[in-house]
Amino acid sequence: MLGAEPVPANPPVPAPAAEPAPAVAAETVTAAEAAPEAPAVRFADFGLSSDILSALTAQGYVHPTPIQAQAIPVVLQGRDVMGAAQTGTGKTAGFSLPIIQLLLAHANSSMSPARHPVRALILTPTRELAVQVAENVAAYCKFTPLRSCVVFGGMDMKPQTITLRGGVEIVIATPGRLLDHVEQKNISLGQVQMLVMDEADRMLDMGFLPDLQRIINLLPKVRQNLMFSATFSPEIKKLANSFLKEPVLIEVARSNATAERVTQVVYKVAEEHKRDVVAHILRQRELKQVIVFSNTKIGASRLARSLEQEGMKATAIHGDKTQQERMAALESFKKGEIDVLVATDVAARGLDISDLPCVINYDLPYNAEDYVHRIGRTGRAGASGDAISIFSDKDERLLVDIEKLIKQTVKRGELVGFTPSFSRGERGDERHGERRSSSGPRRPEAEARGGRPPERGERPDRGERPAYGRSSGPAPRREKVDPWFLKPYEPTKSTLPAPTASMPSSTKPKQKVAALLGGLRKL
DNA sequence: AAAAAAC
Repeated sequence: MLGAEPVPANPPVPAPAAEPAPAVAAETVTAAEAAPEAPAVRFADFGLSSDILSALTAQGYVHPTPIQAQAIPVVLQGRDVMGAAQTGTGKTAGFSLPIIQLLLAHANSSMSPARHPVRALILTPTRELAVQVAENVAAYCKFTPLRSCVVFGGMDMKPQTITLRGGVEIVIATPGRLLDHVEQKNISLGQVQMLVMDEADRMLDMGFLPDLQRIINLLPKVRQNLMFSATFSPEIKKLANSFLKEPVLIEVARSNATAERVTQVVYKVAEEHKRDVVAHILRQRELKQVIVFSNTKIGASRLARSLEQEGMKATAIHGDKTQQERMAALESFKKGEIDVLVATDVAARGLDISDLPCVINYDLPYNAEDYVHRIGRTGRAGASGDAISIFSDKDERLLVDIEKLIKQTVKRGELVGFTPSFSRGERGDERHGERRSSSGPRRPEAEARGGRPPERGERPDRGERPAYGRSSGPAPRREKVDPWFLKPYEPTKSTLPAPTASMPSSTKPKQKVAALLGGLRKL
């Protein structure tokens, strides 16, 4: 689409005053939106069908979120949209409500043998997100004659095949499985009028570009495209440029920003103590409904297992689990049967687990943007939240990257009786030993062992703690102590620097939008 | 350096 000229969003209706604007939002919204007297918009104002409104009423929704207030009228006009919004902003309803409305308003354009040809296609990067979007869409379609279904990998093809062959207007899918169904002629995409690419940045990260390209080649040339992304990388701009036609840009809150009400703290801990530190924090704060993020699948499984061994209700979710296990884990976490969900970044984005009081990073993410996504699981919908991260020496640089990205310094929690610079490297062993015996707290259990590290299965103190995880071969030289001398965690909200304070003007949201527009024009 | 996604 050469010459695509994006148009800045100019919402016909002011943003609802009910949603308190974050401190920095004044930078991103127009004067009209920021006006304190702006009347609250209602879903009923959009001219949506009564069947849709009934579904919204049934769910207790009256007022749209800012992104819904902006996106719904624009999508109803049939425009392409480039949306910058993270999950938790009401994005899903923002695109699915007007899509449903358009499908209802326009009769089937074909004499397709299936009386219900696929007319709207929603693509998501992860299976769980697909399920979640599908649940929302189904709820909004409840009182309409429209049919929807979700297809994704890891599950038996058959039930999906039967549903697809029965005819559905709206399909929510992960790309790989969708193409599988296309090849097996279970679905035809020749009647698709609307395409949604949800979490487009994530899809690119995951290498879905070729699949996206293949899918788009199967669609009619004339169609409406909606693309949502949390970030504005050059790749995303390129994607927007090639797939969108004169897109309206909708931006809600700034990307790369940490949630306003999230209190962040980091603890520096020796690598081998991280597991005990997590257990300690969980127990000390009697935390329930916490997601603990691990960088690796193995790490997530091990951590979940050792937390279980400590008597906590914990379970892991990651890509090596079967789809059934993944869904069961999520389900029991949402139902409250599980207190701690130990997850890889499969859960960092998209999952709508609302009102989490706390998120813990067992590892700092390698990708600084994932930090924002992870801690975005808490402090949502006006609630406050805590984001606790632990990291070791070797990950110091990751913290630097993160702080650079979020443009604030994260508060360092203090470890009492713990030498923060403790390292096992070089002459660290002797130095560490000396230092601890002279200035550190006494460790009766270690002394009783003659200083040797605890064996597997050995309970170092009063039998309350289990051993470290399985480790074969000679016992590694680890010093097991300090977590029990962690200073009790104290919330430190008031001492956190205001997010705006150090934000250079060059990265202010408005200019970022301008940069995007410029980038799009050029391409 | 790792995660996710089709079989």
